[in-house]
Amino acid sequence: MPQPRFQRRKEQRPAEITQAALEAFAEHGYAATRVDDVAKRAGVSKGLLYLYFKTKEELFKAVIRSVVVPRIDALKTDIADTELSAEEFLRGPFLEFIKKLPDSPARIVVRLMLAEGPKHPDLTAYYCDKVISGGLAALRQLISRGVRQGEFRQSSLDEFPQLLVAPALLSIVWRTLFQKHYPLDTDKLLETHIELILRAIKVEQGDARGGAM
Amino acid sequence: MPQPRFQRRKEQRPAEITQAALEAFAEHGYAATRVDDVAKRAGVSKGLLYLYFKTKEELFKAVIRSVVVPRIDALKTDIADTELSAEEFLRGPFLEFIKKLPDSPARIVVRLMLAEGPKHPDLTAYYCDKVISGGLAALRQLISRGVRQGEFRQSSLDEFPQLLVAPALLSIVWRTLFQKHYPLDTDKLLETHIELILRAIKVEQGDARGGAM
DNA sequence: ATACTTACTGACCCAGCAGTCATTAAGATA
DNA sequence: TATCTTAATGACTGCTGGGTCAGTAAGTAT
Repeated sequence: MPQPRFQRRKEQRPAEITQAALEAFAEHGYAATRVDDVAKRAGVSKGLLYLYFKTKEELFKAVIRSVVVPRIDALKTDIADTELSAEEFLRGPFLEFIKKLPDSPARIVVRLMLAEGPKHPDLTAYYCDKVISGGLAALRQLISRGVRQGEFRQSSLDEFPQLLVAPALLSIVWRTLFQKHYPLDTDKLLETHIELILRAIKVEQGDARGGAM
Repeated sequence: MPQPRFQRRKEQRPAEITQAALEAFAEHGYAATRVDDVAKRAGVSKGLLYLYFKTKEELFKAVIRSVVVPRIDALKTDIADTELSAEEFLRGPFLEFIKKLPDSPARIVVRLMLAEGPKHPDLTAYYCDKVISGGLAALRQLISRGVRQGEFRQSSLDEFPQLLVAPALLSIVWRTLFQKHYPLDTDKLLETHIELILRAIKVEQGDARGGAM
């Protein structure tokens, strides 16, 4: 019997299971996903899954956390560490960041959060704390830096940094629902958005308005 | 026995039931709502509900349709009939329209569509047809009119009229998830958005850039 | 009044699925 | 190689909730 029926891999199991769950949730949503199916995808029995996660709900929360934390941390350190001017950062790393969102697990998280969030107040609070306030603070900081250094004029945008990411949210929703029926070049949409925002908030030179980039 | 146990009201029942379903779905989402609960809210037995709607899924579709159609029709005729300039329209009726969205049944529909849409391709197609292409065409028309009449410069916005409504979508999502933890003045956010967009696309006068409005 | 149609009821059925637990075997220890 | 710990299994259970249908009574026609 050289083929063991299973291996014991205490360490890797949780990550494997949340990964499998993410895929399953992506396909069917939370409610319609059977715990059994998640277990199968992870190559594991249902019993084992319940050894690592008390309930389906706990599993759900773990999935959200596993996706959310690394992503937002990346953006935050990016903004803090950059040498670029605010405008360059928006056109460069920030644009790249939001371009990636519609194809990343973020898409799934948005769908899951919107569908299930209201039933899990503690999870929503956690999400608010990790993603929303952290992310917004970082963006606000970026904008104020732009203002301070004379790139941007004073505008209400630093009150509503959400406006910078709204089109990314739209792209995510579009991809989830309409892409097949009604294709949309989300990359170009996001480029256009950054273009418009910059045009709206940049301090005007006395000279030409010409087509910088 | 002057109290009849029920009345026969063939005509009104469907509307009463979809209304009740909308409320129930708003509270618990689709999957977690029991048909029995919808029936109770409508003051009706579960059996009767199944007389008017073949399955829970049919009921769901009927709910979406009942909300979506009137709303989008309103916007379309507004845009077609208006005497206002494009800028005035954006600042006036359009802003009003998107301000109303986050508190309207649209919020519920967005949540439901995102959660359940992928499981109901025909419904998504219907939604695309009624809401998306209709709405976008109307907006595109508004923008081109602005360009044609020399109010707006040529920009990529008429390729991506979605950008006009993205912040409304964000407001809807915010209201659904974060409003309690992290309040947001969505009206002001939307005003700021229109302000920024106009600043970005308006043709510049030779004279001052001053604070029109 | 009487007979008739059908909107409406509510007890029932049963599939599907979250969660359990007695048992098994991987692999560490000595 | 024998012993022990615990990661892992999978058959089982109980319940929730979608969907049914035999029966009831509201309204209508005569």
